[in-house]
Amino acid sequence: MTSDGKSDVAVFLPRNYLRPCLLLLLAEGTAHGYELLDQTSKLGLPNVDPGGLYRCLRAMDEEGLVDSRWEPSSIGPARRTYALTREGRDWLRAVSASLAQVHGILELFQHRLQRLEVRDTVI
Amino acid sequence: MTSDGKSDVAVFLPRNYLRPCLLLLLAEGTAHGYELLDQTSKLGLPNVDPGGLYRCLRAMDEEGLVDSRWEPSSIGPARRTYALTREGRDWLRAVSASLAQVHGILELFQHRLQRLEVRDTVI
DNA sequence: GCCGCTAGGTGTACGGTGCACCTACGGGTC
DNA sequence: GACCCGTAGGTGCACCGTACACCTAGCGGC
Repeated sequence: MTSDGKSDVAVFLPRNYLRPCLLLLLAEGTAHGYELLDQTSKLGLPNVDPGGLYRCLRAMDEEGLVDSRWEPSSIGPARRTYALTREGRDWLRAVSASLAQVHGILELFQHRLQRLEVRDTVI
Repeated sequence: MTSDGKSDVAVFLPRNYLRPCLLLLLAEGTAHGYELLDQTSKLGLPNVDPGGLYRCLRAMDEEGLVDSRWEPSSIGPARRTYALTREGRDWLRAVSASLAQVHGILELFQHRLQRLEVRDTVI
């Protein structure tokens, strides 16, 4: 929650969520960093930090989860396009299982809270 | 994911998740720290760090989200029991809304991934 | 006296995150 | 040419949550 009273989703997003998001987007198709920066917002990640995104991509490259190659562009500077590796795909599947568990944990949280609200309004 | 290949839920738990969990548990009833340490595991938080838990409780105390008072114990050292304040209850409700959004975001993630898996197995 | 359980706490290092800032290419405008 | 804007990638750094180690103290039992 921010000072202006708006509840802020970003505060409670999963830790390290950028990584799985990028892998998912790359699983849907190869892309370069600047492009991914756009697409992450459609996955629920508001205003992703470019620095963090590029760092994340490079880390995954070094770990072999993605492949990268430079490609020239006629309308601007060269871009580095990333593609998911087999290892990255395996990693994504494993992570998906963890995220599913987190999903369940959040469900439990809401359930427990809702049970309280009902009790409080009934009494 | 850990080195032994086990997918690790804790890595992808929401950021700052301890706070909402403690508030929820205190909404269900007053408790002291050592007791909360036990109950958090039933909310999906595996092996919570005692140090972090006590620090979190104290921070929420200073922010007025919880009240605390020392109570002597006949079977051991004195304990500090915590109770949710009205402000804490409001905060919990606001946070719940954010967590619900995160829940939805995770659902979208699984949906997008599943659509990929289907496409890949069909082709 | 010593151990184990209960209960609360400190110190500290690591890593993810956010913010500011920088380089470089191409195109349009003055 | 000088300038700005959009595209594209990147570094530096400070903050803070988290994890791990470690400490104090009360009580009961051997």
